[in-house]
Amino acid sequence: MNITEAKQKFIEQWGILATQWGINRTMAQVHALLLISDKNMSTDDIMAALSISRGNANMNVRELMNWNLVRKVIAPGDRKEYFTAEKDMWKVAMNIMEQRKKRELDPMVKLLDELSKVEGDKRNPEIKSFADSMNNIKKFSEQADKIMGVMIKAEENWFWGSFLKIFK
Amino acid sequence: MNITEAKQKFIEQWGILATQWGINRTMAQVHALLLISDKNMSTDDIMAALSISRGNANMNVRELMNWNLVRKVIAPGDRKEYFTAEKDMWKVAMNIMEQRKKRELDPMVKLLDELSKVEGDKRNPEIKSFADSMNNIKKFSEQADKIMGVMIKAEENWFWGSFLKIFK
DNA sequence: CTGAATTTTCAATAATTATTGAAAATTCAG
DNA sequence: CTGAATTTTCAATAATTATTGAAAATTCAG
Repeated sequence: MNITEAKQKFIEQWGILATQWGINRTMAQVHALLLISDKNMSTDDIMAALSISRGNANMNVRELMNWNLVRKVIAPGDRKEYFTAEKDMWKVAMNIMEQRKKRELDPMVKLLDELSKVEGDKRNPEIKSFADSMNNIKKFSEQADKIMGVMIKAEENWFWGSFLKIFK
Repeated sequence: MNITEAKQKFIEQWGILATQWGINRTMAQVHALLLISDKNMSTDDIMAALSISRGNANMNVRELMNWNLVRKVIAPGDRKEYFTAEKDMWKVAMNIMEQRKKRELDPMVKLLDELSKVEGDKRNPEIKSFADSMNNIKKFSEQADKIMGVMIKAEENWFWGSFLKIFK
């Protein structure tokens, strides 16, 4: 397999994997493309590399910037904007976690909070059981939230190292 | 808010959250329904509760069984099959992790393995850079894989407890 | 300022994914 | 075995999501 084939295969597979995680396939492909590219790329470069439209390229690049996975780079003396991806996979994973935590876990904890205050007599088994379920899920969510928070803050490698040491 | 409203709201929101994770909304709703249900439910019960067709109910219940999130229960003297969900959220999370690890992380590590053996002269910067990227991502994936493996095996509460203690 | 280069928006459309429901297959009480 | 009850399949269709590409908006060199 030569380098061009390998790159194509990686981009393709990264896209497929992404769809299983609820991420737009093209967005993942743009990400993959920038991940394995030495050079910063313009919207036109991305359009050409992935055979997608300008609107599509623009939209997905901006979405990747929202996730802090891609940065805009301006080349002096050039009107075009160029893009580059965060290459450190630990940071990539942490950024994704951080965004998902903010967008999904936080609202869920809020909802569970409300729902655990359901009206009605706690001696009614149905109500008791439901309130228990909510508390149960809430506790779990809060723990997950806490752990993600700690991991996100701990960006140093020593953390990753010690984490691995403990759990082999 | 009364108990019926609360249950409906929970099912609805759980479904919305799930779509962001690449999970079929109806599947998540069936899961939520069984999670907060005291009683075991038949396909007909699920159809009625969520206003979905028989085929849809059947398909999603079976998919949830593949994920080890739902079990079939047979009631003596009854032809119908009933279903019940795993209620322990720790186990729920571990089952989901285990399945995703098997279905997604494992194939990814395999792909990266192949791609890091890309042909060509390593003194060519493009090839060198690509091989480095692959190794980088592979190392990260293997670490993630290892950690998930350890977490899945450690089903006891002491683990969860000590995990929290270490990282506050 | 001007206007060409570039980016962004968004309605129309294409592609993908989920759902229905009837037919086929299976199960099991009698 | 039989046949009614139940589960499963799957082609047709509905619903959702992604993409296009041209028009509008923005940017900035001169």
